[in-house]
Amino acid sequence: MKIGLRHIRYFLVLAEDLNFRRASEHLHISQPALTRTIQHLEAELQVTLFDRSQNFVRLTDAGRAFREGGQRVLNGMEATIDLTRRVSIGEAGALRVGYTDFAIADALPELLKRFHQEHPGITVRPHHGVTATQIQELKDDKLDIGFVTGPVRQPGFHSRVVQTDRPICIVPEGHRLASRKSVALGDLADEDFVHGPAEAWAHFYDYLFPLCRKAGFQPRIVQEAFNSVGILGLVSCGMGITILTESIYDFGTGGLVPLPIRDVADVMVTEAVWASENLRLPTQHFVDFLESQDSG
Amino acid sequence: MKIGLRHIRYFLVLAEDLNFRRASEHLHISQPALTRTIQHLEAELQVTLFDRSQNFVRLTDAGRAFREGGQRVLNGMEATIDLTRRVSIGEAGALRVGYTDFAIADALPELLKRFHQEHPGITVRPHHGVTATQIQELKDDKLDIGFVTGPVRQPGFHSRVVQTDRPICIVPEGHRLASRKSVALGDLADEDFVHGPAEAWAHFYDYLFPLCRKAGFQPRIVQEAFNSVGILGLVSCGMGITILTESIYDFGTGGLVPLPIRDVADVMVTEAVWASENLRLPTQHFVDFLESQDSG
DNA sequence: TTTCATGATACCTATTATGCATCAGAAACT
DNA sequence: AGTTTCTGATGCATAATAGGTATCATGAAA
Repeated sequence: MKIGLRHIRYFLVLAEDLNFRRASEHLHISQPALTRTIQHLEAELQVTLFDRSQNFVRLTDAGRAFREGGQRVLNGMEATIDLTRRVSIGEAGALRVGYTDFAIADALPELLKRFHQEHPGITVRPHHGVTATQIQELKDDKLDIGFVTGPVRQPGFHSRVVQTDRPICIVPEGHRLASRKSVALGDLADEDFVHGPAEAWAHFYDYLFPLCRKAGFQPRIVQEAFNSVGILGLVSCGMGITILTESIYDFGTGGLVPLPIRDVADVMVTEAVWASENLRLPTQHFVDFLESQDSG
Repeated sequence: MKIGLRHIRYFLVLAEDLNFRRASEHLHISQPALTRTIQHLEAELQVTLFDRSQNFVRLTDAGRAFREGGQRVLNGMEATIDLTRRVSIGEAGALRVGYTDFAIADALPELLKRFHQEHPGITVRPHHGVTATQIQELKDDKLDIGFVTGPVRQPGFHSRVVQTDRPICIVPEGHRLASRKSVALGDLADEDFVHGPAEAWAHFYDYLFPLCRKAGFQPRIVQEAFNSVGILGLVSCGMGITILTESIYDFGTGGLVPLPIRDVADVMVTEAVWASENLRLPTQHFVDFLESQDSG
């Protein structure tokens, strides 16, 4: 015979009542059934859990230890059943979200915050990754939703624009262009450029460099930084100028001058991407949530 | 039907093998029995735990949640059974130990340390209390072992001397007696005395004052401190002198002069006390341990 | 003493779990 | 194409387990 949850349930009620008859009534079984269940439990444990006499029933030290542990086991069982049910209807679970430097700088934080308010049981697990990596991870089912630099046209995937970024030119205070209201791309032909992190920002430069070429020049890169803070730092100490997006510039401040680029109409879009079939429930909820963000 | 540990065990093996036939072999049951147990489990949960097809079996998200929780429940059950068995044979459990200021100052710490080495599964729960309180708590089964100021001759209790203390006179540096090698009790008749915490040290003064009376004087108390550190502090700033035990004096140092009292033969004993019947197993182990400390 | 309450036991029934034989569908091999 | 060989599911009979009723033994209270 094996110990089951039934034994624990009966034991705990008896440990509470310390009276076989009353406990058996609370359990809606007969008193002999309870007596035997406890006997079987004690036999299986090879431990006496109750001191019995005709006058009183009381827990032994071992019985007290079993009561604590048994209560924990029962609570754990209940919690597990509840969680499992909630996961099965999508009220709980994990959502694996990929993001780029650009997504995390603007749309994503607010989006995830609102999603969490609507679905507090769903844990968001963020994974940093460039666009190409995220697309691959979506295909490998390592990711549920990607936030990537678009536009994305992958067969088997849906996408939705969540953020548009305009390029902006950043120069240090005192720079020859610092007093301008705006610049044209061609004005920057002879400048030294500080470059963003090469791999992570590949998509951004895929967007930017063709624009420069159209304006008749190839940016002269003199420094490469590891992240956006690094770029702005290098610019502010006069190593050069840079072009990045408004949302990323919002993070930095001191000693820098932002200049709109008036002759660039193209925007860089960040899109949410997800598989078009067999969505996990948390993913479906996130997609529904994204769709609902139009009206809201 | 109710979910039992059997369902969890079967589920976990299947979740490992992801193959009904192999899992059923590992469980030493037939494949149909496993199939139906999982069906019952899913029916009871109202949750699909496995995606089945003829080609593959794999966990759903809910199944993964149930696997984690179920594993925890099973581990908890195993740990509980083990702990209960260990408690029942006295390998684990709690020992409620009472102690006085005098016991904690000398014999007790080393004793408990050695006991813990021999019985690492037994948690010692210390309770501070004066002798009278401890005796009452022993009678009320609120304490397993008391360390009290003796001698104790309580019917229904056994005791054993664990520590003997000689009284010692403490005077501040520069005191008229400070240059002596030792004093007689009678030399202190005209001194001002700093008194220990009245209630906690009642037994000590029950031992000390009769000795003074025999020496022909009644100590003149000018200050009462809350604990031994307070006593020594008051003495060192010249409020008076005091008499306490060597072990307690060992705690303090600066600015004080200890003087043996040469004409006092009586010692103050600290004893371990325990009920003589119906000992809990941890208590029995401690008593056996105490007895073994002779030879060691 | 009698009465009442306790927990334990005997015996039978109901429920549940299991094994065996078999089915149905898909893949792999001939 | 046909056959074999996996897969998991199902029907039915059996075994194991849990439960109910009646009753006993013992100690406390009336």
